[in-house]
This record gives sequence, C-alpha cells and structure tokens, in this order.
Amino acid sequence: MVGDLELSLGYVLKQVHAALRTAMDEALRPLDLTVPQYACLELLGQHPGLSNSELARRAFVTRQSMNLVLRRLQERGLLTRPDESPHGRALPTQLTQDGLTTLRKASIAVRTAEKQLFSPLSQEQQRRIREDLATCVPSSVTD
Amino acid sequence: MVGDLELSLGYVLKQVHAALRTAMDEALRPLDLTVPQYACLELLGQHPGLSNSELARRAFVTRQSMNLVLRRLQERGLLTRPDESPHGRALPTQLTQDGLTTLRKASIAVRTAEKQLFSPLSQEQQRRIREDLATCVPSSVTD
DNA sequence: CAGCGTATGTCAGACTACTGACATGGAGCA
DNA sequence: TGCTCCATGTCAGTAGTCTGACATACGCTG
Repeated sequence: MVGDLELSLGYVLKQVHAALRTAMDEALRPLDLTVPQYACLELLGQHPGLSNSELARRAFVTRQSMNLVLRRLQERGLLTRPDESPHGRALPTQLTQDGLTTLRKASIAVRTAEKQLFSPLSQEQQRRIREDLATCVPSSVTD
Repeated sequence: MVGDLELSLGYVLKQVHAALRTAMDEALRPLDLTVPQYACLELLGQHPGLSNSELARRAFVTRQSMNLVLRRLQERGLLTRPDESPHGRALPTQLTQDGLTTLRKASIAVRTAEKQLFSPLSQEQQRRIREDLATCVPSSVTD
C-alpha cells in the first residue's frame, strides 16, 4: 500500500514505459520491425561490431533472445556476422547497406513517436528527467 | 540515429524500468510472487471489487493474461471471485485475509526496493519527475 | 605448462503473454 | 419490443522470452 498508486514513481514509470512501448510498436509496424529488432539495429548503428552478448545486455534481454533477433535480421539481410570469430568466441556484428537504410527509417519513425509522447514536456524538463533518471542506472550498464 | 542513445529519454526510461523490474523480481521472490501478481494484489488493495478487465488495463496486460494471474492467486486463496455476476458479466474481485497479509509484506518489500533504486534522487526530484511524467500519460488510463 | 574461472554462442524445454475468436449480458435507440 | 453496439469472461493457438545446460575460447595463476 503506497497510499495511492498514482503517487508511486514506479507506477508512473511503468505507465509511461507502456505508452512508449505501444507508440514504438505502432511506429515500427509499417517497417515490419519489433522493438527488440529496432533496438538491435540502433545499437549496431552507434556501436558497429558489437557481439551478441553485448547487444543483449544493452537491449535488456538474454543472450538467447538476442540470438533469435540476430538470426531473423540476418535472414532478412540487414546485418552480417562472420563465420569465424577473430578473437575468442564473440562474433562482431555489422549492419549491411539495407540494414543502415532500414535503421534510418525506423529511427525517424521512433523518434517522431517519442517526440509526440513527451510533447507535454519542455526540452528543459526532458533534459532534467533524463539526467536525473540516469543517476539511478547502475554504471555497469552504461560503460 | 538519435546521436547518442544515452541522450534519448526513451532509452534511459527503459534502463530504469529494467532496473526496477529486476529489483522488484528479487524483492518478491521470497514471497513467491511475480510482478504481475503483485500488481494485481496492490490494485485490489486500493480498489476492492475491480473486475478482471479493469485490473488488466491498470496493470498493462491483456484480459487473458490477467485472467491467469487471478486464477493462480485464487487457487492460493489470496482472493475471491463470485460465481455469478451481480451486474453484467464483470466479476468483482476481493482480497481475502491471506491476500491482505501477503499484500502488506509484498508492498513493504517492493517499496524498499524502489526506495533504494531511486535513492540517488532527492524527494523533491522524485516528486518532480513523477508529476512531469504523469502529464505524458493518456488520461484514459488515469481515470 | 596445467588448471581454474570467466565469457561467449548455442541447443532444448518451460513458461508467459499476446492475438484471434466466441458466447453472454447491458445500455441505447428506432 | 427488437435491434445494434459495446464490454466482459473465457477458450484455443501462436509467438516471444526466460531458465538450464553444454561446449568452446581466452586470461590468469600456481
């Protein structure tokens, strides 16, 4: 009993997260992409050569789940993985030209949806929330 | 390409949400409760007599999913549903004494975990974030 | 050099949540 | 009254994610 659920930061966080998820789903549907798939592309766009495990950590899913995501995207020709590992067992992943093109479209769609969701807030408010919330994230994820 | 993912409010939101989810899972495990089950109990604690569909909406899952949650909790004797509907088809749900007891323990555990997660933020910062984020939530959910 | 611990990729099984569908009960209206 | 529309509860099938497990590859250390 938190008194009132609306007064719980956790509950409000969940509300906004759910709304964001729905908005992203709708924005990505025309591109035939799921949210995890988009997350994978976006991560690879900013950090080319990331391994399956690294992608999984940053997308907040397990290695096994990300593995399936990678396979689907590879079958669609959006990314490539080497057959042999250059070092250790990690297989560095790269976006293809098609992958980059799809990412650009998806990124615009998602950013538009996100922008609309947070439109009630000023840029200053958004910046403040982002910075404040970032301090709550364990640094192990940020590196 | 958002420039930098860390600068995307959506990504930070997802990070914090994932951290909260993990913290809640760990806090609830000793009580043998999942997050959706806890959400169900908490909602019933604050709004006794809520129907399956109402619970589903407020917990951000489908009616079908919430239906399974209710059954499990009913089998465990934490809540009761009437065999016949007093009005329409909606079956108003009530917590049992055991349900209330469990809810109290769970609520404390969750609140403690939540408190720790947001400990880097002052009360004033938490209040501000909560109010700001609340303005982004479609009012249809809040009613 | 051999052994241990750790990290990665992958396979298999179980579980959870979702989509689609159907029947039932009420409210609103011609 | 009879009809439509909507909300609810529930059943079945599907897809996604997780846990558990195993083999492999590297770094460290005695």
